[in-house]
Amino acid sequence: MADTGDEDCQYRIKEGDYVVLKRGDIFKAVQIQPRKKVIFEKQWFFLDNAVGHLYSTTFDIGSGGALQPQKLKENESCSDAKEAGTDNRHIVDDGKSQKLTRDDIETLKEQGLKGQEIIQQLIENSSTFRDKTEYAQDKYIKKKKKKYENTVTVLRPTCRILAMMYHGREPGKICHLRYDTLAQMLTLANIHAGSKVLVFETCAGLVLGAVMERMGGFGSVIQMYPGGGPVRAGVESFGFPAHFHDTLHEFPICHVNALLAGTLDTTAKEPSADENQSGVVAEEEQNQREVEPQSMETSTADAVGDDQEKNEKEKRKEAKTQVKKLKLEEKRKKLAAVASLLEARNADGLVIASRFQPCSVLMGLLKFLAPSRPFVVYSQYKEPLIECYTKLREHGGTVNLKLTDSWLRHYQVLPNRTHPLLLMSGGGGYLLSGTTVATDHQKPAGAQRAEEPAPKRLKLTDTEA
Amino acid sequence: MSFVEYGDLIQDGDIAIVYLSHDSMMAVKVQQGAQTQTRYGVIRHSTDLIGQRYGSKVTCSKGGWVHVLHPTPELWTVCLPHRTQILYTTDIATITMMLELKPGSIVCESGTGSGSLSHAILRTIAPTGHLHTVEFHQQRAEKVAEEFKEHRVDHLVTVRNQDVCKDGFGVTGVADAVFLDIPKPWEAVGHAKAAMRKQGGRVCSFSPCIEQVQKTCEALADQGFQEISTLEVLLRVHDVRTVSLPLPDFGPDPSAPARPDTKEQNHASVTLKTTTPPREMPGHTGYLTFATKPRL
RNA sequence: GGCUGGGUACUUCAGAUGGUAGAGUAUCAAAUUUUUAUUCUGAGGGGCCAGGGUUCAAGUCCCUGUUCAGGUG
Repeated sequence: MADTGDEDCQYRIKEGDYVVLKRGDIFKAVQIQPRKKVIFEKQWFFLDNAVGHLYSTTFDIGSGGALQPQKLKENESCSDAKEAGTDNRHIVDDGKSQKLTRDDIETLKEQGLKGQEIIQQLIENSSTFRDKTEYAQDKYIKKKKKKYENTVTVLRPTCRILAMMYHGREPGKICHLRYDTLAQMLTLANIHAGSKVLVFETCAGLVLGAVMERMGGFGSVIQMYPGGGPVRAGVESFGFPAHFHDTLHEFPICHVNALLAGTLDTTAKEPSADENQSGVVAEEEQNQREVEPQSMETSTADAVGDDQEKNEKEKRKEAKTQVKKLKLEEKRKKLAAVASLLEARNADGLVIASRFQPCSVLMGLLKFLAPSRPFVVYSQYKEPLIECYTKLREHGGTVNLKLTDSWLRHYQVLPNRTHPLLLMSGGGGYLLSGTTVATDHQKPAGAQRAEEPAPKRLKLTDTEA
Repeated sequence: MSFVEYGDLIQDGDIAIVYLSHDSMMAVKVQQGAQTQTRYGVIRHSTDLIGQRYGSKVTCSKGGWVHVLHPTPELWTVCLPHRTQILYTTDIATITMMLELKPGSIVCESGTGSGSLSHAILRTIAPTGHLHTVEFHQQRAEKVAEEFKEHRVDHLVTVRNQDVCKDGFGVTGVADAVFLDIPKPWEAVGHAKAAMRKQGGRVCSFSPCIEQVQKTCEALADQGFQEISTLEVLLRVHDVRTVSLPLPDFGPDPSAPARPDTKEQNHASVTLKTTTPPREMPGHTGYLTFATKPRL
């Protein structure tokens, strides 16, 4: 018993966990924090009561925003001999079939009636319900349940759930990357434990997190990022254990050219101009620190408030620059470590999904891959990928190029009522995938280029001869 | 004006289509003295519509303008008042071709619903064909009959208020084609066969659910129909748009000749024209099941 | 009074003619210098006002209330 309890432990909701709330097809990612008011689907509540329960538990939202685990309903819809019509030929849409007014319904709600009870009231006061067909009655109840049942399910975050959440909630933030397309990417790029994968994305960290989930904390992920720093808000939501983050590295793309050219300077002792300057700064700071107490004394002696303020300002400034310096140093060390990871040019996979024109990104980052390794590029539009395809064919060094998009369709499956739901085609973005191959270094670049169309030319000469 | 023949000028009593934008238009009954409000201002029928050519640009009270179009079944489909779910032009186009409709065809239809398909059928079979349409809901049957009259196609159509599964189409041995849009089409297959000419013809059944299709196909086969085939047509509409993609900054490239304009490149972006399909297409409408009644 | 068109992000908006998953303000973060702040870059934040009725077992459906705008008498 105790053992099973321990086993269960990892499936239980804990304070501080990142979780996903679900109601119907709507998701929202939140962190469990004590007494934190959560607003979801225009309802507010507290997640405190969820702590200790198993993941995937559904809760009723009580008054005061307290959650109550939903009791398992046994024989929910007691199958009384139901009264139902055979068709709708005698139903007239005159808007008079519901006897309850809006005020009546509001009153029922205020009286604290449960969703199920309100629905029962609506049915009992409908003059047409019993004449509807069995299927129409089902649909009516389903619609009302959606409106009146105040429940929320707490889920453990996964790539599947977060991808669906982002697509529904903030598609712009993930460049409209649809979940079926993300699934293709992870498989096409052969993401698995123990590999070294390059990721360039502007999808809020969703793609990065998805890759990390598939690596299970083994191997290394290098995030190539544009601008001032990597964006990882989405990675947080995955709630990975701490050791996963040890496998995550970052490298700013603004240094890619330098790294490729071998001119990236990551050593601290190099007497480059930059280092000299920072050295000077350090010395000055030391001097200032020595002077500080004196200036403090003088200012108090003079009893000039302005001076005091000035001093404090300076103090803060210094502290700031000091912190900054430490940060810079740390950054430099990290950069050096990642640069050496990249310089080996033996990465196992490359995943690109961004709002940028992907062509130069792809051509640049492919150089860090070992031969015979998969890569995949996502773009919201197909034109940039056509350009990538063309460039790669000209350039050589890749095979098995495929430009794809996928369509996605959900289905309603009910007895005698099975049919497709919405079709999502287009708008989910496009993929270009392929595999790197060794380039022939003995031949000059020009000769390589000429090599690609060679088979065709050969054919032509053959026929001519 | 009639739905089966163009007229040049807008006349009192016509149905005109006021085109406000590509996704918003309204059908208006033209009446001497009447006026119509739009978001661009008011349209006065006597001065703005009557006597104008169809296709004219009409200036509204507030300086805005709209186009006034001659009705067609396709325009009617997008602005008719719904009493039921309706068939849209993509399905209608498929049905018209696969039922082999043409001027002179005799067609049986049930249920009539809001008459979206009926108008398209009438346009195709005019001036010598006939549509027998059956609707079991009395108010719906009456309403659509009124519309046929207003649209001046009532001479081409007979509306019957009865249950096609029980009582059939009210005619036998005359139809070149039969169309079923009812919950239990398999119960009407016998009547469909009876309504058709002995020389044979085509039948179509529209159903949202696959189980309905299975039962219908079985019934069609039992009744000796041939070439039984079910299909679905999906339309993708594309928006043409100009988008711009930023170019990434890889830093100065030592291997490339130094350029003075590297800073400009940092903020550079490329613009391109592309098509963006809507991310969600209209939901599933239904499966179209076709079959041929062989010549006896 | 009758008519027409709107209500989604914490908040405020989104085209007089093919731009409603797009933004601004505010917030937060990085960079910068001019430091109780400035400038600039980026990020987080979205399920569509409320209620009812209807369509086949698919809404590109309808009505009422509320609120805002236009326009008409």
